[in-house]
Amino acid sequence: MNSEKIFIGVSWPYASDKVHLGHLAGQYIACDVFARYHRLKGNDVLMVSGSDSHGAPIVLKAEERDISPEELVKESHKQILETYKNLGLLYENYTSTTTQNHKEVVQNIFLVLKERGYLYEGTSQQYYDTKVERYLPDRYVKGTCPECGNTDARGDECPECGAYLNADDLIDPYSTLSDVKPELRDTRHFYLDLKKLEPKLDKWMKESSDNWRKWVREFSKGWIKIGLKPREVTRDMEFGIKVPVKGWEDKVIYVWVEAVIGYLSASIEWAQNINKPSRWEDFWKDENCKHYYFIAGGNTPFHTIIWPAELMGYSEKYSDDTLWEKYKLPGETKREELNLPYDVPANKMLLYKGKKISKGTVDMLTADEIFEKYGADLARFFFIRFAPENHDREFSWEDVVATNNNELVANIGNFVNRTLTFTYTKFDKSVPNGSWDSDVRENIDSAFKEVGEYVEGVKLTKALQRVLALGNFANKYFNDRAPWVDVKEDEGRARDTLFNAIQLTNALRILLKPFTPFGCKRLGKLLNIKDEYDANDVLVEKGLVEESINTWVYEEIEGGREIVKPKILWIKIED
RNA sequence: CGCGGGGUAGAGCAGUGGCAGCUCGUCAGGCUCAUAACCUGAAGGUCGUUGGUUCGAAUCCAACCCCCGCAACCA
Repeated sequence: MNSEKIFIGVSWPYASDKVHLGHLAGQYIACDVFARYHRLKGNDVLMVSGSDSHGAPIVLKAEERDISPEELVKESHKQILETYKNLGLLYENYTSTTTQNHKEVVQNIFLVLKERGYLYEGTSQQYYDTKVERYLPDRYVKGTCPECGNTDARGDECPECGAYLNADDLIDPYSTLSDVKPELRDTRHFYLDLKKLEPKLDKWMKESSDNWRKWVREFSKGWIKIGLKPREVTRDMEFGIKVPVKGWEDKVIYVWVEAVIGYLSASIEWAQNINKPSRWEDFWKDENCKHYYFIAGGNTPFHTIIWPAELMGYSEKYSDDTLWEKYKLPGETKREELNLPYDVPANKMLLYKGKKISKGTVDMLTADEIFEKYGADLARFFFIRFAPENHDREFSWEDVVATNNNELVANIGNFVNRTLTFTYTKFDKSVPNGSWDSDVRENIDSAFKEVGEYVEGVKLTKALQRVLALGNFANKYFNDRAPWVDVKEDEGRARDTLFNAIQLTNALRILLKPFTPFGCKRLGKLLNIKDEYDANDVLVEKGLVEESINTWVYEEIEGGREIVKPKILWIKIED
């Protein structure tokens, strides 16, 4: 069995707001389809993510609600887990940035980067609110826009004229936290020296980005082309991971630098959870293990520039005896470098009424809402069918309904239903004995091959289209063979037709497993399939997949098998 | 001249040098096993604009127009 190792990192949802449709379209469904496919294939999959639980917005939101940030984060985390469970989103480990383990790994990496000279101290000026005694991120300073004179401009941009600003550009600045005029104060920070890592990043990107989506590749190369700048990696704040350096106790590590380290710390935590503390090394140090990062488009530079830079800098630990001894990660035994991203299949933006989903619209577009209204399978089907893989995509509820009725129901659901009903009523509730039609067999085989290739290339929209093409073929086959005529005049021919139609039904069931797992499970019951090995079920039940069995293959349904009274798999939405 | 993506039928999209395609919608027909579902056919496009390369361009090159995202503190 030539099982592959697949690592999947999924960008960490921020633990202050609900998961919304942009998130689903961007990454959370795509990663799950990809992971489910690889598990079915018998590959060794590690998919991790967690709640990103630090940063200024959380602190401020908690204050608004008069609870502690810890409480807010705990509540959000629970809510996210509930949403994921509803939608069938499975992880080997979904954790949070609040764990002790994460803190240790982050500080370990921070210190190694510092020792290798990739972090240096510098000073910058930042507004300070003397009333609430807090440094202010740019977006919490407002004032008059120097470009257009709008008196309500934010420190990062002017919503009126669209100018991108720095907080100290503002005329008559005031703090949004207390309305006082903030003071510009010197504050020292650590900077990640991206400039120093630029040649290495440049080389790596040139050599390994050929398989990336065009826009991700060009966008990332664009950053290098302009020239990388050192980046502040600390913040003046109390809630977060402390900078592990003497005299820096009042600063925390910048969330973005910290959260991406979660990919590694969550892998380490997973290894501990399964009582094999070194198991994470199989995924991080085996050069044949491919690393995929499923993210929303906006996070691209953090995954194609900053995270690889952190990894490159950190991997120098392995060629330095002192550092290797001093900074061992939990469970670490192999003195080998960490793997860099293999692919970063970021999606573009989901638009609502022509605009990016924003604070104003997000409340009407939560993941919970689509689940409650239409169920998990349709949500999953829709956001793969219309995933914004290469450009922005417009969202409308009408399209969700149309997709359900025209594709999920009319194409797949209807074919399954007509086949099962026919079998049940005309052939005494059991699969007729018959012989394969070579066209049917060929089409099934090529569907498995092609859908698999598309998924492996993270072309999920195309993969699903290929499944629909098989559904189309199946309906046409049924029509052309007209078994409802044969059943009266040539029963043998009708038996052959239904035998083949049952095989097509079962093929669709297996092919759709990564996409619409719930309906596929119901269909399995209708076909009276029992004890079928399914790695994704094993993960749900036991929390760990230990066997490696390739189930991405077609298994014939034998003649004579009794089936269950057919029920409709997916309901047509009226109105 | 900041970086990048996109512009193809009424809508949503595929198509990287060889007869312009797919899904939905519209219209006509067929079928009655099936969730008014399924199957067949038709109408519908100066492929953003202009110029160039080529026997041949949606595709390659140049210029321009329009839409979107990003612009290093939106996590």
